[in-house]
Amino acid sequence: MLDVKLVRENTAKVIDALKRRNYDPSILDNFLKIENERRELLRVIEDRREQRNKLSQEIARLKRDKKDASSILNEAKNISDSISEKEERLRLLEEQSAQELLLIPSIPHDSVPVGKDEAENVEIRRWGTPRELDFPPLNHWDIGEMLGIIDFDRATKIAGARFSLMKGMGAKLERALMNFMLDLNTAKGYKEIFPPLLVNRNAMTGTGQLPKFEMELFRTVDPEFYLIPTAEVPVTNIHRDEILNENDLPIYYTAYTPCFRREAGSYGQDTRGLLRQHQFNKVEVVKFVKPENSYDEHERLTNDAEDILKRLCLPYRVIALCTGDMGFASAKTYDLEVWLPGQQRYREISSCSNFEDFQTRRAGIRFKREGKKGTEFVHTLNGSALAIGRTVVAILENYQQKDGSVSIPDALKPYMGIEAIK
RNA sequence: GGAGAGGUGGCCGAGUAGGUCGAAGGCAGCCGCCUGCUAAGCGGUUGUGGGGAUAAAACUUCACCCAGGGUUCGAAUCCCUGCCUCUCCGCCA
Repeated sequence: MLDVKLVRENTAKVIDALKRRNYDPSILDNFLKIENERRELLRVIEDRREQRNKLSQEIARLKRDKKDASSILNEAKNISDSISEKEERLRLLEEQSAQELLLIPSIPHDSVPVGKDEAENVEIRRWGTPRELDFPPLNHWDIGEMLGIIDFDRATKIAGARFSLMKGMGAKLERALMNFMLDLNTAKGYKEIFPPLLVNRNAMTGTGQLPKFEMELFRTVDPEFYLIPTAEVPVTNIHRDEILNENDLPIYYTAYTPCFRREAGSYGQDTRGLLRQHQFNKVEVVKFVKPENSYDEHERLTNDAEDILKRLCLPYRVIALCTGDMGFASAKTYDLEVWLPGQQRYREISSCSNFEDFQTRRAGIRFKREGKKGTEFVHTLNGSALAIGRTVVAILENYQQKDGSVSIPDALKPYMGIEAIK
C-alpha cells in the first residue's frame, strides 16, 4: 500500500501514476474525503481524551486525599460518553480509509514503459536462438505421454482438471530441477528456506494477496489456512513486523515450494498440458534491501534468474512490463519468457519484480540506519528462479529429438544420471 | 484429545486489593567523565506509530504492556473471546 501522507500531500504524483497505469484517478476522491474527515475527527477526539485524562488524574488526587470528587466525576463521565460516541464514527472512517487505500496500486518507476496492456510491453533483450528442427515439433503433453513420464488422465482421476501426475524420469526431472536451481541460487548467496505451505490470513494480507485476490486462493476450513500461491508469501512474511538493523541488509532468500492456485477466471486458457496447473513447483528468490539499492538489486535478481535459463541453454527473452500490464503491487517488473517450439512462441517462465516499500509498509518490515533516529521501510523484490513446471515444458519441447526421445541438458546430467529420456 | 502454566520495551525481568506506569531494576546500545593500555568505575541518555506546531527541530498531545471486545471517571492490572507459547499424559509421521 502507499503512504497515506504521500497520497494526501502529493496527490498529483499519485494521480499521474494512476493514469499511467490506466486506472481511473477518481478512485482517490473517496479516499481523500474520508481521510480528511478522519483526521478532523481524530483531532477532536484526542482533545477530549486529554481533558478526560486530566480529570481522571484530578480524581485520583482527590481520592487519595479522601476528598469528595463526585462533581468532577460526573463531568468526566460526560466527556467519556461523548468520546465513545465519536469513536464509533472514527472506527468506521478508519476502516473505510484503510480499505480505500488498499485499492490504490503502487507507483510505477520512471523507467517503466507507459502502455495500456501487454501489447505495449517492451522487449529488452534476447538470448539464444531457437533450434532448427528438421521435423514437426510436438507439444510437451504429447511428448510426456509418449514417454510415459506425464499422466494427465490419471491425475484427473485422482484430483481433477489442471493437475498432473509425473512418473519415472518425469518425476525425477522435477526433482533434478529443484535441486539444480537451489544449488545455483545458494551458490550465489541466497539462503535456502523451506517455509510452511499453509499460512494464516495475516500473512496473506501482508504480501497483498488478500483481500483483493481471495478468489485466486485455496483455503482450508477448520482451522482456516490458505495454501500459498507462491513462496513469496511465507518468505516475505519471515520478517513481518520486524525492525531490522541496517547491517542485516541485504537479505537474500531462495525457497523451493509447491504453489497452489485456483486459476479462477482462466477457463479455456492453457487447458492442456503443464502450463497452467492448480499445483506446481517453483523455486523463488526474495530480497530485502535498502531503498537506494533496490533497482540495482532488481537487475541482478533478474540476471540470476536468466542465468538458470542460460545454463540450461533455453532460448529466452526479457520483457519489461508496461505500466498497464504490471501487477498491482509492483513498481517494476521484468518477465522472462522462454521459447516453446510446440507453440512456436515465447511463454512466461519467470517474473522478477521490485515492490519498493509497497509490501513492507503493509507488512511492517522496517530497518534502522546506524546513528539515525527513526525507521525506514525496507524494499522487497522477488522473482521466480524458476517455475519448475514450465521449465519441464521448455526442456521437453526444446530438447525433443526426431526419434521421440528427449535429451538432457548438460547442466542437468549430474542430477539426472542419464543422457536422455527415451 | 485430556490436565495445568503463561504471553510486559532490543533482550532479561518487576509490576494483581484498578489511579501521575510508557511502565522499577539489570543487560545491551549511545554520549560524556575518570583511569598511562585492557577490564572495571561514575554521570547522563536510548521504544514504535499517529495528530498538532515548526523552515526544520525543540515542543505538545493521543495511542500502544499478544490480538479483539467489555466493565470503569480511569486498566499492563478486573471480565469475556481468540491466537500463540510452555510442561505433563495420550496419540502419531
